[in-house]
Amino acid sequence: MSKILGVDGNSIMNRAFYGIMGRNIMKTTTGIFTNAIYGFLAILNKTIEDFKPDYICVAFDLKAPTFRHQKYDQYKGTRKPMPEELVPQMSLIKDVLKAMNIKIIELEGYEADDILGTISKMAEEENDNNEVLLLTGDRDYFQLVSSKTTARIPTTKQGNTEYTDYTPALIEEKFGIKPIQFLEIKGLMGDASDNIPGIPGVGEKTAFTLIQKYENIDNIYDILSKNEEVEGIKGKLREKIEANKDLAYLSKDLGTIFREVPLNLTLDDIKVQEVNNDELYSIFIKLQFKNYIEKYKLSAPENSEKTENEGAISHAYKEKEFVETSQLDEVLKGSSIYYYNEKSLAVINDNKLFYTFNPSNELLKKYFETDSLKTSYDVKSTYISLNAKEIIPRGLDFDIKIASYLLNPTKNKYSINDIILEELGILIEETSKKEAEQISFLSTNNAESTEDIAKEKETAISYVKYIETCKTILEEKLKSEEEYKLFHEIEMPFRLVLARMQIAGVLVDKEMLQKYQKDLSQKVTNLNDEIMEIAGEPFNVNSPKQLGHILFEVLHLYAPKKTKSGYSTDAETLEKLREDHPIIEKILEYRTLAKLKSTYADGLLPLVKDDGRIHASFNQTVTATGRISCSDPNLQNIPIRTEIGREFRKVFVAPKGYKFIDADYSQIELRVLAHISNDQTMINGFKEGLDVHQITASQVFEVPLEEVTKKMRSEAKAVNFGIVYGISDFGLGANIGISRFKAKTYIEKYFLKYPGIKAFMNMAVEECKLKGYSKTMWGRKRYVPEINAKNYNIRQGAERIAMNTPIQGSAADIIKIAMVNVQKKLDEENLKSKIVLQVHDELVLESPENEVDKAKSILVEEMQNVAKLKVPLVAEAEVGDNWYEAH
DNA sequence: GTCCTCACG
DNA sequence: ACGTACGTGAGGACG
Repeated sequence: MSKILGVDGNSIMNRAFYGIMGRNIMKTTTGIFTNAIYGFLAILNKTIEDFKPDYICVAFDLKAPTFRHQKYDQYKGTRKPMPEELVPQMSLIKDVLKAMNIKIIELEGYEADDILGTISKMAEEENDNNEVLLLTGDRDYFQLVSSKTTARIPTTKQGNTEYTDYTPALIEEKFGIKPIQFLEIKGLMGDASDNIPGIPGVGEKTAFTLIQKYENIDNIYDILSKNEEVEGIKGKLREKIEANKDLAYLSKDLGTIFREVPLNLTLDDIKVQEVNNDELYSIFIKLQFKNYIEKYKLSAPENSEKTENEGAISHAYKEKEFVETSQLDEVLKGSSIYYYNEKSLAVINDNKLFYTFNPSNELLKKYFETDSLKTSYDVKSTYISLNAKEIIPRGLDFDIKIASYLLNPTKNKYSINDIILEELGILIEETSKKEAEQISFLSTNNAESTEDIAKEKETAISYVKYIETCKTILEEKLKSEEEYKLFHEIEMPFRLVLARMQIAGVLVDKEMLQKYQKDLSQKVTNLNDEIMEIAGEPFNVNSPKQLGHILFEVLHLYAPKKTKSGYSTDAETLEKLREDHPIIEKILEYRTLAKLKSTYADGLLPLVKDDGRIHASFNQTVTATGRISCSDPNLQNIPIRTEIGREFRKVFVAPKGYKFIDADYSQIELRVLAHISNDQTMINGFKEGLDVHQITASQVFEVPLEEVTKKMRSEAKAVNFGIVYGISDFGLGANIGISRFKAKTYIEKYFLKYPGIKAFMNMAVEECKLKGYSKTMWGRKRYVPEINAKNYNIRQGAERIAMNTPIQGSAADIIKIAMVNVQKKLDEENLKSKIVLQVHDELVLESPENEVDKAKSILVEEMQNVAKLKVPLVAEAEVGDNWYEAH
């Protein structure tokens, strides 16, 4: 028994092209489009992994003058041409397949489906136990499905590829007909994409109904000829069917896959073989498919020089010669590039190169404690690790990680190797985990062999050289994108503010936290017992699947909403069921407390370090809009909205003799919106210090200001939020629980009141469509390729992004500038106050009691004076012993 | 690894 | 006919 995999190359390339195209237009740094190739390989690999074929081939269409349906060419003639980004990828995928030693079959005059039809027939006849899998995006293949042949169709769902294997049983279940009957369907309804006419007036519905009832076209005409009255075929429909008999048979014929292609091969010719390492490596290098090199465990060809390989694809990188020196002094003047880790310091400056293994503290001091300008990768790490050695580096001027992020903030990784690949086209293989462990083991034992030292030196030197070239390129790009000022004056200084925040950390009352943990643990256990009791059987409340089963199948509650994989059990859904069953309230309470326990008690405790403080990571290269993010732990989502959760803020404390000063911006995003939209009504509202939500409510609900109720104000607040998010009637409706139609009238009235905002929204979208990116007030860019997507939903999503990014991003710019200025002022005044937390529109200082007044006014002043906008920027500060009190 | 849920601005 | 608010990170379940 053998397994045979046949792939429709054209069809899968098309699928892959559109699948990945919607999200990101993927290409190499040298400008080769690769999205379809990448996607094709992902689909192929997955299929090979779970089908494990013994034989494999990929068929491609090859039109020719002697097309088999030549006389009907008119019907095939008007297919859409291939998109221009896809054309060159077709020949590249063939190169990849050749390097993988996968047989490519193409034959003049035949399409891929004919070839695979022939292969499957061949395989079916060769051995009764053969299994054939045809991988395609095309439903035409259903006619080939049999007990031995399955058609696999990949579909994209929320960016993930899923596969459906069409067996005869599944086809019967889904369509109510046998696979071969798809030919009869073709005869009746034709196929618009292939220009097969079918009977005019007969569509999908009619065709399936008739074939389910009468099995085939022959029967239909037979019955029509014998009967006056035929069920399901009456009036106009009967006339059309009777008048187009020839067309029906022609269409069926046109739709039939030809399974007698003279291929001149046997199964042996398509036997699975090992890939050709050297060829595949070199083409993956060309395509910059780092992932696949790792996945296939390819290695650089032995006989070819590494540099030669790199040279072939590297357009930007020219290896420079440096004179090595053992004197640090020789690289100290002027600007330099460094590469630093615990074991190495490599510095280049002009044509000089300095390297030292295990740099001493004196040496590090000598290099880093000068004002000479320095470039590297991830200077925040440098700052933090040197700080542990009581060295305060200066002149950290250019960070290629930040530069790369600014140029494209939507990537999810900014590793040094990724940047080098992107900017220089040079692929550096990651050190495997084992190797990394080995290295760290060696370094802790301080017993490096000379080979290890030599290797370490070589690595550091090549990195420092790469960093230099990357810097030149990135600096140029930042300037031409008009982002250099933002980079140099905001992001780089901000980087060090973050480093210092992270070093400072925030003090936690560990005992109080442990007490919360214990209390919560007790309450969660009790609630769990009560829930089991009510349910009458044990289950895991944390499992949405099990919970759904209990609520909706055992207790038969009405299930208002579903997710992809079952019943929805989120708080919103449960809230609606609160009245229906006493278990609901318990579950909601359980959820709240279990969340607090797991995320905030259990989660935070192990991250309290020996100094009693949590030193979370504040990340500068994560968000698409320019905000920072926070992790390990995330201190930007500590509860506040409910009292029980808010209690947690009491564990974040100022040390004895210190206070927290907490300042937050009032309505920063709406103020930014007022400014950039130049909407006079909103500007005046803010200038006069009015309540914007109240004004909005008065307008939307058409009542005088003084008659605005609490509910009106809160709904109007939701509208204001919605506006910032890039409003849709559906979204607003869902949020405040009204119909989308009602929501629509709210929005219309809103825009009537604030015409400038409406104009801004339109402009934001138009400009993004035109330029391909959204921009903040300080020139931060976010590319939004989906803005021109054909898919309605993807495009709509992109439009919301285009509306939201300038607002959220400009607000992010503002607080970043504020933090840089606050830090600068604190330093200038020699204050001991430290910034310890940032939560998007909120800053927390830890301040010695005798500095509080001074620090507080610095904080508020610097926050408010970031920029002169058309509306005032307002920040309000409070002082307290812990975060709960201060905010 | 992905989904669901939920915490924040 | 379709399926939607913008931006994050973390924990637990499940395959």
